Amino acid sequence: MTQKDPTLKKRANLRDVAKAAGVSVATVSRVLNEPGVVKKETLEKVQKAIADLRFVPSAAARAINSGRTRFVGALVPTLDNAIFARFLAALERRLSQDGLSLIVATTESDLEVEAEKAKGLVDIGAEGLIITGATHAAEFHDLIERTRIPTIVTSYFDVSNPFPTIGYDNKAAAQLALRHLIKLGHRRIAVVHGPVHNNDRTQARLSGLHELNWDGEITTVETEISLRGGAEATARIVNRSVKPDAILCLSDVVALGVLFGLQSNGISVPDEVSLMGLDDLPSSAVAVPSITTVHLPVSTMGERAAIALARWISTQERPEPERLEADLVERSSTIRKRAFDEYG
Amino acid sequence: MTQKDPTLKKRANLRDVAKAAGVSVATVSRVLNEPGVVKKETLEKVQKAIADLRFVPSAAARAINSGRTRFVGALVPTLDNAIFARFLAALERRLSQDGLSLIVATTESDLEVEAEKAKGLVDIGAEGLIITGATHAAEFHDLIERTRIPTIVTSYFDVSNPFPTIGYDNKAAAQLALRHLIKLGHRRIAVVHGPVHNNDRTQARLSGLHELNWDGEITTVETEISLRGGAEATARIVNRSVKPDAILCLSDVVALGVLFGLQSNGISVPDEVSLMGLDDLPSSAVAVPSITTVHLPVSTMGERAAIALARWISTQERPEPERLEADLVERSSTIRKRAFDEYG
DNA sequence: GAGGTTGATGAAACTAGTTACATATGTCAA
DNA sequence: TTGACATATGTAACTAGTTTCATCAACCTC
Repeated sequence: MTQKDPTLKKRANLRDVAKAAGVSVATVSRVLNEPGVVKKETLEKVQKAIADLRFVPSAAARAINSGRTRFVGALVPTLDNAIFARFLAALERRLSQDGLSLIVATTESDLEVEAEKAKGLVDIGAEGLIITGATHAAEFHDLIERTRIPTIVTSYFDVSNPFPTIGYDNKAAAQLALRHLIKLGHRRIAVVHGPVHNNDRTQARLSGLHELNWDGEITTVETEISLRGGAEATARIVNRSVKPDAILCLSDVVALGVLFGLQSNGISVPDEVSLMGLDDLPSSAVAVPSITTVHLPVSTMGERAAIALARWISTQERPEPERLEADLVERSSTIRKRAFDEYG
Repeated sequence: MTQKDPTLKKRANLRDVAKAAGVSVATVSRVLNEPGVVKKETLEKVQKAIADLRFVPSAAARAINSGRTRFVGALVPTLDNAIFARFLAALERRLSQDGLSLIVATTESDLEVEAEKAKGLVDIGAEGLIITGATHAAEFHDLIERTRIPTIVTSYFDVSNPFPTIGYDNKAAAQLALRHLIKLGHRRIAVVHGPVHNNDRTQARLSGLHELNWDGEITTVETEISLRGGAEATARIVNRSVKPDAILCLSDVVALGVLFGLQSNGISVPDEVSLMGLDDLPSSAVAVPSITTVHLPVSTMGERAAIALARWISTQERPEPERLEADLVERSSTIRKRAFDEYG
């Protein structure tokens, strides 16, 4: 006898409620989904049974019928950089307007990890994916190809990408920054950037700089994308025999780290060296001096990606890529390089 | 060219695969779950059918049988404060070790929003919840009571809470900070804190300060928890006729904002005023001067919360509360207040 | 009073998997 | 040669909902 232990009351289901209320399962289902069509007395009877049995409909059983799980996944390199946190915040905010929840998974910029986590998300029923950048593992492409799950690339704009991309042109953004420094008369520029390996955004930004074919001197320093990384990179730059006129950081976190690094070396920004970032984090506006940067519209990107993905899921129509403009934000960390005869 | 995918023939299911491979559904299920017991030829036949039909098992159908959806939800006030981003990163990392995904939802510190989003998470099948702080809406408590979903409170330690709490003692953390400033001889302290409304962590920190019954002078300034909020609070403090010896910020982001605010007012830290934070974000270690703070073990908290929740879900045994210690990190933004006769 | 319409409800089929149990075949020992 | 057992597979019941279709009573119309 599989006798039911009354203390081990396992979760009540729709049949239990129907029995308790003395109605059919169809009626209980109606009470849940279209209470308007149920007679008042019946409605109350059923609602009482639902309350008594503490009945909570099973999400899985609903999903099996509707074919909808109502959540999507986002794969970002890290949460530690505020740029992704801001993007995700906007993404989540907009998705919830369409009744979609967001599962966040971090990849640590590792393509294997990304493929693995994507598999996990699909396995648990994600209806769509938001990914970062254009480079992905073969297994990842396989997975998407097999499942045909709506997938949108962000932080990258490229019409020829197999996935719809919603993002900015990383090359152009970096060029915008460099052109500004050039316009200010700087000739020797140190570029501080994050790891190039597996990061096509950084790669695109760097190649954008080189494609300008500028005749000034560019030296590059690779470091971790973090405040500490910026501070460390500064040490390397400061120890050189030839000092740069300007330092261009391809991420704002790094720029702030460099600012701190320069300050602890007693080097004044912008008097002794101009400093520029790229991202436009809130910290850049508030820092002293405030940091000139290129604004990347990550909140807009989150919103647009959410809208596009939600629509893709509901209409089955693949969205068009969207290019978002990055623009220059001039602040106090950059000044015109004084010509030789302007000095004392 | 937003046109309908021509391959819209609805997804193949297990029955389709069984038919295509000429076997029963049970055999297909075995191929998926225990391929070892299936004869090699059959296995290959079925795998070919799976590949041909691009069959992907339905997560919902699996969930309905196993009763498991393999994801949990976390409700945090915001992603914009790195303290939560760091916590979530650790939480997600550890959960994925137990095969659990994490849905992140932000509440903007609004209890109604929290209750609503919690409902959404339960509706889509979350197996557990991680929440922030001890104060929640009545509907939220109702929901948890009805569903009996494993729920853990973080960022707060309190043995008498209806939910198991895994966190630090906010009162003690704030007291640790204040005691340090007192020990350094400061007598007039400005305390900058985030919104008190609906934020029991801030409330606890403030009441911790008052409960010390110190005979020095404490003035408080409420502001938004952000860099900008810190900068704004600074303006208010600087405009006072009586200047404080030290400024204690109950969040590190705010402390950095205050540092910037002081710098732009030409006030030197720590020479003219000592500055202290609470959280210990990476920025506090790298800032110039580096900011003295109280370290809150948020990564450990994420890990412990993940472990406890995963265990609760699998064993049905409610975990014990865990108190994590906060400790003082002395850096360069605080110095001993010089006695009157030390001057000049 | 027959026929039509509306409203409320129920029986059973349906979603897409897993799994308990039954069955068929093959191997080996008695 | 037969029973015992393992191996491989199939049948059908099961998970927990939604939905279609049928039923029946009440009311209205002609």
